[in-house]
Amino acid sequence: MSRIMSLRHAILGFLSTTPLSGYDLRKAMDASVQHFWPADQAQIYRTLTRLVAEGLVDVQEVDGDTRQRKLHFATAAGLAELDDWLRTIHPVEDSREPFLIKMFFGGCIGAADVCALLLARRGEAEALRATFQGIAASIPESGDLNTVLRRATLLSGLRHVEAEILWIDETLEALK
Amino acid sequence: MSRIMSLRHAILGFLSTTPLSGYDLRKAMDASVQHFWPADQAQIYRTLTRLVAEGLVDVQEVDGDTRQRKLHFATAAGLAELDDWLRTIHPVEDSREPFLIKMFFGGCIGAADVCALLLARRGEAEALRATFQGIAASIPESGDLNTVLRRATLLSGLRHVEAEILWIDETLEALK
DNA sequence: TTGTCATATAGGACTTATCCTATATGAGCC
DNA sequence: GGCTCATATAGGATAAGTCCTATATGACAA
Repeated sequence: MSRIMSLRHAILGFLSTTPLSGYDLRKAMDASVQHFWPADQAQIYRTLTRLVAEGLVDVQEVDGDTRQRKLHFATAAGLAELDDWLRTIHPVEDSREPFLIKMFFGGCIGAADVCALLLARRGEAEALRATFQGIAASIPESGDLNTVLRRATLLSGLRHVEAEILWIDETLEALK
Repeated sequence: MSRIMSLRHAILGFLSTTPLSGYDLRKAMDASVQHFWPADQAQIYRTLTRLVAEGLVDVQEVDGDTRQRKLHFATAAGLAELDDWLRTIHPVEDSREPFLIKMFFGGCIGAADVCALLLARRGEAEALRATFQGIAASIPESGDLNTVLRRATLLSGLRHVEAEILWIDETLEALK
């Protein structure tokens, strides 16, 4: 899919501030970037292994007080790679929207059934909007750069669901 | 990636009205659904082969007046599969946004460089908006169901780039 | 003590898609 | 006659991710 391999860089991003285990990483990602980069657990471990093989990440096996785990650190090369990737201006990647395929061929099932699809999607979008609004409300509107950026990534999701809801209503109107 | 295998159904959708060759299909997709489902040529042929193996599509080798080509038809089973898929309400699939990963870790490169990324993206988004506006202007606002739906898929793209531009401006403002 | 939950890691099989390459022919041009 | 372009099909290698499964331990409760 993505020629861009962002999981690598997301991992490097997390490891740039704190050493983490694969398990920690998964939790951290689920708690922060999940809405724009859902991460598969197996994929995290595989990518981590690969990053180590490439010398961008170092491992340190810790079997101290708790059970055995592998702490991962970004190396200097890893930090350089992250910095480089962050500064590079990549072209907008094209997205795949299965729902629009359905819309496009909606003529096969008729306007009424298309409206049903739109209404179902509207419900999901509203739920998502509420979730985003809730999280956004918990992040201060201004503050340090990281806070502003964290809030911005959330607002991106929010603005897009809002647009989606408006589009659904507009389309529903056009179908009447 | 997509557990949803929409290319199969996009192909069935096209074949539901006209028999097409792989080449025709590619052209048809590039001219219509490309902005929400860019199709790889090799992938079209592979999917076509598979659909034939599954009995959802029939082939007929034509080597008449022009060079040899393979015309593909949707079978009754294919049409049933399409109809079923179109009517099924699938949950909203989660999207991956590499750009938001960059935003999230923008603290590593500083506000000024983050703004540069945002401005570059804004330029691309504006170009895309102009493209969508141009195409949308060429489709009548009302008409038969297919026209309305065709326009709706385009407007979806338009509404989302519009939202993206607004979000970029909002974020640029927050970064000042 | 037995069971189950959270922690912790990872391999295997598979899917979808991308990129590159190979092949072949008809049409039009210079 | 040779050039390139559009038509037309398709394999090979590789990437990225998903789903399922296996393993093992510490903690806590019934």
